Amino acid sequence: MVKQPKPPWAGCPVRYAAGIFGDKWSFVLLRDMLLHGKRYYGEFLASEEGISTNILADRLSKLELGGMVTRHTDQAKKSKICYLPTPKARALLPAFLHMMVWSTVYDEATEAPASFAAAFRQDPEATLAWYEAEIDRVNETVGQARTPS
Amino acid sequence: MVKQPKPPWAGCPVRYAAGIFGDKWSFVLLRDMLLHGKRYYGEFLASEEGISTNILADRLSKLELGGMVTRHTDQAKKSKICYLPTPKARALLPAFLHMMVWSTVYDEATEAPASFAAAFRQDPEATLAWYEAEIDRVNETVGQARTPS
DNA sequence: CCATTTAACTTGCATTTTGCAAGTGAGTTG
DNA sequence: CAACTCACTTGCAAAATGCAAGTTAAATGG
Repeated sequence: MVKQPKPPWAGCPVRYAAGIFGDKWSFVLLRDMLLHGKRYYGEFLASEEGISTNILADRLSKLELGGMVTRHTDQAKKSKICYLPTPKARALLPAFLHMMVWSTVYDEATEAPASFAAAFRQDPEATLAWYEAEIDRVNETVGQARTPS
Repeated sequence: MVKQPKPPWAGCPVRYAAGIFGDKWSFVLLRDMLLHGKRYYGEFLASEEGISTNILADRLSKLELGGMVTRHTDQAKKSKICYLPTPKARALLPAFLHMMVWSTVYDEATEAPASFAAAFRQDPEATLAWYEAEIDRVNETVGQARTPS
């Protein structure tokens, strides 16, 4: 074994990151999970960007292979599948938040409220903690069987 | 004018970022410019990832359209074209550095020295300043006409 | 000078990926 | 138990990518 014919996109930190979420749909799915509290196939499908079903299935399985999500059958409704972000995915939050601040500066059509960038600049740790807590909150919501209505 | 048929990938901060550098080759080109001091077509082409010439030309023009690079003819050799990162591209450095630290944690085949993540964690501002200074240094090198040998 | 080389692309074409629409099949609900 | 929800899969046309081979303009060497 002298050399791998197709080396995985690893080694270089930027290349590794690009290999795992370096395409627009993976970006959007990570956003939906980390920032918008989405956990289900149907929720991802409903995002305004309009991902198609085959691409969604493909990206979810790639994110799973990359250790970014785990698949669970929903407790309350066993036909639903719950996608939970792993610690590895959550650890991307600081990079994402910096990237979002960057976008609010350079996208003249940004829809992000100015308060976001202001809050992050004033206290990045607190902003990060807020998003982390949100993720935990959502995870608990989907984790426990919901009371039947 | 009720609605744009093909709205640009703007508005949402994550979507905006994905629209500008949300593909693996743009990632790699930004790395080469911001972190490896590359400024010329031939240098980008020589990166170990092996980008092909048509894709390289395409991505460079998209990065230019996105305001990430400016094209200049080299002073010392007018057949060479120098691609300089704009302030907008440089402003991505904090996000990139966080992303790189993330990769060093989760890529078990990482080639980044442990000293990088250690230095960044101990003093992020100083690490950022070091990379900024490097970019300035390279820019000055290519900016001034080199003395003929 | 003028042939050769360097540098930055462009073009053509085969392969791969994407996007869209229409299934499918395992639960769940009334 | 029929209709429905949910999470996919399949087929196919269109777009993006990868590879090899030009092309053009400017240096360089003899």
